[in-house]
Amino acid sequence: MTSTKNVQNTHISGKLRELHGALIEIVSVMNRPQRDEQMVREAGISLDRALFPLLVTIERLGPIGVVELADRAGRDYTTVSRQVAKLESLDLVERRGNTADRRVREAVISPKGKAMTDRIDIARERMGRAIFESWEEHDFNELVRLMRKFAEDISGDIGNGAGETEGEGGPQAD
Amino acid sequence: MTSTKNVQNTHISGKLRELHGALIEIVSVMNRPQRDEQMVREAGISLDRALFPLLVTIERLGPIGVVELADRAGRDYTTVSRQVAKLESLDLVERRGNTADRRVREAVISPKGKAMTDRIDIARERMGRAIFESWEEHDFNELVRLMRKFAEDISGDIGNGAGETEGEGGPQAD
DNA sequence: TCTCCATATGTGTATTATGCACATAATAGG
DNA sequence: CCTATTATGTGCATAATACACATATGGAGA
Repeated sequence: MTSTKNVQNTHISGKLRELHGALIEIVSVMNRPQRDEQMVREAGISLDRALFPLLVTIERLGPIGVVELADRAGRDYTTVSRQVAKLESLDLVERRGNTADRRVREAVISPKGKAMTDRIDIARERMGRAIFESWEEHDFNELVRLMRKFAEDISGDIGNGAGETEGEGGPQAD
Repeated sequence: MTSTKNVQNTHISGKLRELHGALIEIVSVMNRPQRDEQMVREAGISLDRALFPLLVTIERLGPIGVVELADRAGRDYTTVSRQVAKLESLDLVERRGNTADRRVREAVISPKGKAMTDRIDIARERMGRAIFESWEEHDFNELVRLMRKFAEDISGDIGNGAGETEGEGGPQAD
């Protein structure tokens, strides 16, 4: 706050509303009937709607415990506990005790689960490329940089006191 | 696409993955126990988890029909139909026939509902200001601009063919 | 106008998902 | 060692969700 031109007084309200609107739109798209999921389903592997996001998160952030996973998902951990158990029974994730803290039974992606998320990754990248095809490289790089910065700041501020933003579709956004 | 430096060959994959990670993080935060909701709850008005996002969307985009709402929420429209009915019974939204197309019974925010979303808006703006307080104005403006552009492009590409991205928490992101 | 089909909405019903109350095991501090 | 806290899990009641149907309207064309 000591620097030159910080965001302070201006007509931030309007900009914030725009930003919120954009976020709603983005989350909305992420909540759509999910071609990713559909694709996986067509591949013969049916995966429940609720399990899907968890699998992706486990692949991304695993090994990860039930509590942290639940926190991220915005669901009660008992719920997530069952879902992770289901993923385990489907051989999509594996569970193992954490040697440092033996209370936690971390979830890690399994080979079978990885194969599935790999498919999704491919589909996602395909979409990403299609979307940014017409973008100038500078804008693209800036979007990534600022989005990361935003994500960082927004998650760092947790527990501070302010409220949250609303997405829209509900807990999904797989 | 005729311009100088477009996003094409480079190491986009990595950047896309970063972007996806940031999105997951953001959605994750939006899925959190929701202080907004909690705040509303503390204000004496309890609102079901699933109803909350719909109310916000109706306020933002209303008048809006059940089908479009369901599409955005990523839920079956029969589900949304019931939820909108519930919102109506709570006097948070009003419904009215569309004169042009009498099949649709649009949902609009009611005074009572607006009062509620106003509270949320205030909380959200408070958080937004806190987060961007330390941002340089230029970065903030760019984030808004690029995020909007991204939202526009991503929603415009729907139905094209590519898959979607995954958020994380599941359908919520209220 | 009369069909035939697509679209918007709603209801019945069965299945899931979710969360609260409890319970267990392990860690942390005193 | 005793107590508080944290991570995980189970029983159970409730809410959410979706599929099968059903109704009403809109639209294109015979």
